[in-house]
Amino acid sequence: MGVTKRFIYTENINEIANIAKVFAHPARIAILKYISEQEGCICNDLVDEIGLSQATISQHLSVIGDAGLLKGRFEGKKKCYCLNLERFEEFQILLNSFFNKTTSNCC
Amino acid sequence: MGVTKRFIYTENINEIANIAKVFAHPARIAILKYISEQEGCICNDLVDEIGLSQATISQHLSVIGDAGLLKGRFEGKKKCYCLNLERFEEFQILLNSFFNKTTSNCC
DNA sequence: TCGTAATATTGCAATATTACGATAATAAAA
DNA sequence: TTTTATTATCGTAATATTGCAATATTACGA
Repeated sequence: MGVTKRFIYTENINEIANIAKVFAHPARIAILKYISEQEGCICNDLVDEIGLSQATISQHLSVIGDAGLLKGRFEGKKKCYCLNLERFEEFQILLNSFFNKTTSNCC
Repeated sequence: MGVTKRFIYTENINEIANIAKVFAHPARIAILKYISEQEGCICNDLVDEIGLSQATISQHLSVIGDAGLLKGRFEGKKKCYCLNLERFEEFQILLNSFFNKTTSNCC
């Protein structure tokens, strides 16, 4: 019990859910927002900016990254991140394709 | 430990996270998709359609409803649901306003 | 090489989510 | 009223998530 039954859904549905999970935590939205405002950033800034421990921020960054929403590269010791806008748009298009069909209401 | 520190984020950020949480489970996306295709539906249909127990479907419906994404009313014994498109668009606009600023990339 | 700065990983405690059987509540039909 | 159909709620087991301290890893500079 208690396990999400992914196998009963289509691939598209599972993918939307996976990306949405990234946005389902305020820390990750705050991180994305900050990065989007900087065009490039440094992870340690995020610790100061957001107010969670370095371990927690790093963990959130990897969740965001695993979903494909970040591009990042090392510049020496530091890691520079930016949004993967293509992936972000993909998500928006997927969402739209699901729910922008209905225009009329029943209630 | 283990509790999301909502108080360190802005209201907007917490709201996006709350709505995104609805989409963060494939069952809820499947439910929304099905409802959007029917323009109105009946909860028991969802049990057959999706393949989860009635209790679980009902629980998911209340999560979606609490986030304001559903309109529903009783028609006799049955409950008729439809999407609250206004709320859905609100979510999309919120998302866009956060991330559609950055056009250039750093990586 | 050694020390330091930056990031990642591990392990764990606290909490949240998911799923379902059992049961309650409600409204129509018999 | 009793039965039946439909939805909601409760209790609980299994699993997932969140957050952090401690530790590991990586890359640079002295």
